Amino acid sequence: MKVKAERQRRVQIGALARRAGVSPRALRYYEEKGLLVPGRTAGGYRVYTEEHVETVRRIRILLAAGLNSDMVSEIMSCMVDDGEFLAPGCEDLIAEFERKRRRIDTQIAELHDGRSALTGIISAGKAFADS
DNA sequence: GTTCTCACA
DNA sequence: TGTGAGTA
Repeated sequence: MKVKAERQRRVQIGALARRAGVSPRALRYYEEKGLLVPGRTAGGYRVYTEEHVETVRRIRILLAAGLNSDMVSEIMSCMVDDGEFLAPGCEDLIAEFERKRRRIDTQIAELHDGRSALTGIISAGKAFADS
């Protein structure tokens, strides 16, 4: 079973980029930030496996949630490789993530307020135009 | 044809 | 994060 993972087909950066829906540039950037660690060929080419496709998706989700690369890196290292959401001995990070989650809640609320304000302005503008 | 690193009118 | 340069 583990043997299977080790002999997975390896792909170059371009192929992984297409599969994951990101640019090769982004993939190199993730590596620079320690989020994604590809293998290397003798010639220096980065080599990835199917496993990396899902890793990239998780990275994108976390990044989209507003986490910086440092936090994403911490999370990645606290999850058992193939497992979806497993946390070994990283309970110490939970508190930090809870703070981050709270900040996200605050941002959502602020975004809602901004949207409401915009809605008011828009209807006021339309009322003026129709008058 | 692809990727690599480095640099930025 | 895109793009071009000069390679491997």
